[in-house]
Amino acid sequence: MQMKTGVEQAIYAISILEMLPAKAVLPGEAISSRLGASPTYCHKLLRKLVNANLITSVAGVKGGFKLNKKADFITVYDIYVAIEGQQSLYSSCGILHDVLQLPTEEKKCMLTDLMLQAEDSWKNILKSETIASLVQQMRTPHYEQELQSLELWISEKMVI
Amino acid sequence: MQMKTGVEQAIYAISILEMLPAKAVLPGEAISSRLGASPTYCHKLLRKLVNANLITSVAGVKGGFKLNKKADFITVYDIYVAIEGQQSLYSSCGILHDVLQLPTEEKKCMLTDLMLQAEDSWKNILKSETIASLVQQMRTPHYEQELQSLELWISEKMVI
DNA sequence: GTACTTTTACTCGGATACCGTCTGTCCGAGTAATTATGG
DNA sequence: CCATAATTACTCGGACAGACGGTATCCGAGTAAAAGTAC
Repeated sequence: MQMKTGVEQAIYAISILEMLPAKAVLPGEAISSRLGASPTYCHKLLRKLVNANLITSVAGVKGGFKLNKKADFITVYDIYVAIEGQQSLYSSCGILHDVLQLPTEEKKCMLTDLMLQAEDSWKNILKSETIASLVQQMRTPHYEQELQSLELWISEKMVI
Repeated sequence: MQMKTGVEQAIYAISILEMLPAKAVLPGEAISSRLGASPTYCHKLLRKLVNANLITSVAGVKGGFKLNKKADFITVYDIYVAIEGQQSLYSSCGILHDVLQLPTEEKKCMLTDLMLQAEDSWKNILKSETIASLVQQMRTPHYEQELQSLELWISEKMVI
């Protein structure tokens, strides 16, 4: 039970897109190389983000990806759901049914309520952080130099 | 990212042991059959619970398993850790390092704090529920009949 | 110079292979109660 | 009748096979800008 690495990749990919000037797009190849991730798999993740309407893609020459929403409206939870899906962290396999030998229609589980409660609590924290606040958090004097070189790199790789 | 089914099995296994009279033990074979789980795999889970000092095992003829602690002191979280281990739900794979091209020693991740916070919140809910309260929750008039037959079954299968 | 075609460089989406982890099985070893054996 | 040995029925713990999901790769199709071509 561990979060997939794809979620982290997706979050940083979107963070990079947040730094992109409006109307500009960034090719998928550039994104994956900057993340140090496998190009094709990163591509697949980006497509999931497109399907979730978090980013948009422009096809053809001078194509690439860009944000579809303001970064203030994209939460870490949105990205998590886009990559991992919206299934619960816990789903009962109906053991209580066997233990108590209940009639077939009854499907209660003592744990479901508790687990759902815990999950909601977890999700709420993830919903509280947006990409905008995440990037803002990165903008400290300590990373000033690195961010400048990142933005320079973006301006080189972006199109239109 | 989903909780393993083994955790649910382990929780109900311990719940059954909670109903066991003091000094009596229940053979692993009986437990697995009541859970409707594979005998050998269930056995493996029970051993994990033994290693976590939640239950104890008695070897030899008339052997079996029983609780090692009062059910009030066993939380759902304890069982989760015993089965899944105490690793975090999230561990950074160091992408920020690549994105910002940081010097080798620096290992910061923007997400770690947030994820740890969310995880703590999740864990706290799991820690708030004990096996005792879980079983108590089951003791409603609605399940009276089933619980009686379960206790009858326990008294048949237990030894000493 | 305009309209059309070709080229180019991207994304899209499916098929597929790889690999680690969870699930499940098997077997030999250890242990303790019971039973059998010998004096 | 008592002491010792064999049997029995469990747990212990490791090795290993299978299933599944996440990771990663490849390829053909679609698309749009740019370049080339024809008139």
